[in-house]
Amino acid sequence: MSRSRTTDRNPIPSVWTREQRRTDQPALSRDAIVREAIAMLDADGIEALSMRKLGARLNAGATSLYRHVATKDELMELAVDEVAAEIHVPPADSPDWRAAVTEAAGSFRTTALRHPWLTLVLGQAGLAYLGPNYMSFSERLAALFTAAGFPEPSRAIDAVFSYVIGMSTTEAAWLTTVARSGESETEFVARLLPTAQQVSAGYDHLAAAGPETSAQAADPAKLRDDKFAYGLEVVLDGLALRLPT
Amino acid sequence: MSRSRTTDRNPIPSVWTREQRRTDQPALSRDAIVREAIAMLDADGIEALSMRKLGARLNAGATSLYRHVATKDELMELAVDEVAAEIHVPPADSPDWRAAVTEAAGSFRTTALRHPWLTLVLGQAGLAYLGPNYMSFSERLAALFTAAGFPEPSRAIDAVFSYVIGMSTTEAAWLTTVARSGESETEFVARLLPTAQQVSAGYDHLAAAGPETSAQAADPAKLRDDKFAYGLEVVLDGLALRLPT
DNA sequence: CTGTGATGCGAACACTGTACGCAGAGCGGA
DNA sequence: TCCGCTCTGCGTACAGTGTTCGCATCACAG
Repeated sequence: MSRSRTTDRNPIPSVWTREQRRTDQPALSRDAIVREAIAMLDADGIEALSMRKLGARLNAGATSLYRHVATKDELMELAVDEVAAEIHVPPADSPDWRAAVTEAAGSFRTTALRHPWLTLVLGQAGLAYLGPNYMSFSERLAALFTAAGFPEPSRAIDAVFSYVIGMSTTEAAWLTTVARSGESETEFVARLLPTAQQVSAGYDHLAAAGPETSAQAADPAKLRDDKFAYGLEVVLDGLALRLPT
Repeated sequence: MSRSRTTDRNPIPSVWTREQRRTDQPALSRDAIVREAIAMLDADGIEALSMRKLGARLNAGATSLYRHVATKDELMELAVDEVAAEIHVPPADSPDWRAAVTEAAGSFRTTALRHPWLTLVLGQAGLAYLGPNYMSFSERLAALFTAAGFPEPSRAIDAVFSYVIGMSTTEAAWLTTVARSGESETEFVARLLPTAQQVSAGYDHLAAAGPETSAQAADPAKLRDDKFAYGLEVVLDGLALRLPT
């Protein structure tokens, strides 16, 4: 307190030495926080996101974030809703409802695979996702299925998207473990193949039914695409039977 | 060290005062640890399980557990496999494949709802669940679908169980938030209803398509049962079309 | 009686989410 | 020019986490 200003220990706190508020990252705002959180989640996975690390990336202290976000759970909720905006749902007056639903389902899947933490968070809270983007996603789905002529659109939506969520969750988990290995998916599959064959050797039907032949393992991404498309066709066929002629 | 034994400070460590190893909980074993972990997970949810609390419930220190289990993740893996034994899959020679698959799907669902943390853990790791019970579950599924005559049983299994997993995940998340409220599901729904109607009022098709009418909200558990059954029928219908006649 | 290997555990480390209270900045009014 | 007043950032602290390490204790083999 009585220390003379000029002999103060370095660094001297002063208006001139104090870092100017960065203009490219003008301030700590809720939007900036959510954006950076999504970037970290995408890059390093869900368990790598901590309030301290997030604060550091924004040139801020950890506790500063709590001025704009009540809690970490709320931050995750905001991140989910932000990402929900990426899901594309065709307009309700699309001529071909099957193509339109296929598009919406595929868009959900690619979004979930682009942000592999999405399904995890969705499975954790379930409710309370009443964010505007998620609501408008649901609304556009309802419009699409209603226009398609389903007498109970919400049941049809639940059927299709339970499938989509289940498949996307499984795929996202798989991609996460692949990413953790540091290898490409093809490399990882190749390294895993002998183990998989060995462990399933003791199970007759698994060995016979398994798709783990080396021929198919060459392009695992395409295999996943086909598998998703196949199941979706199954569900849509079943749904088509319930459409009033 | 040089302290005389009779004047040692209380409590005197002695063979006689030392607690006899409890016979009803004879020792710390891997099985006992997994069993107790499952009990805690079922009772208090996934975030309530910590190694220290688990140790305390077993009259043991937290770090003692690491003699029998390499890591907490491995413990969760063991818990998943233990619980996978509860899933019932009818024998492959069942006369009615639809009834058999419906039984297996329903058994998976009830197991997932009895242990609401199951879907969470499954979505987190995806791979690496090569435990004996989970493998035998998959094997019996493969046997069932093969016997039913599906040319690509693994694709059919993926289609059905992606749906089952997706629906179960959503339901488990819902039940978890209900449980956290301390109310019964019916009470919770009743309290939530005005909010749900208000928020969906701004969305035309959601308001029209939503099942949130007070009449149906009387028995939400039955509503969930019906919804699950409906979607499952849809998937099975679609699958039946692919069965060689 | 003497190792010897398995088992339990207290202390410690590097983290986590978050509550609290202080410091300073910007600003409207006297 | 100064006084409050609100808003924002942050250092400190607390209770809790998973896990490592080294020491003490035990049952049992030689």
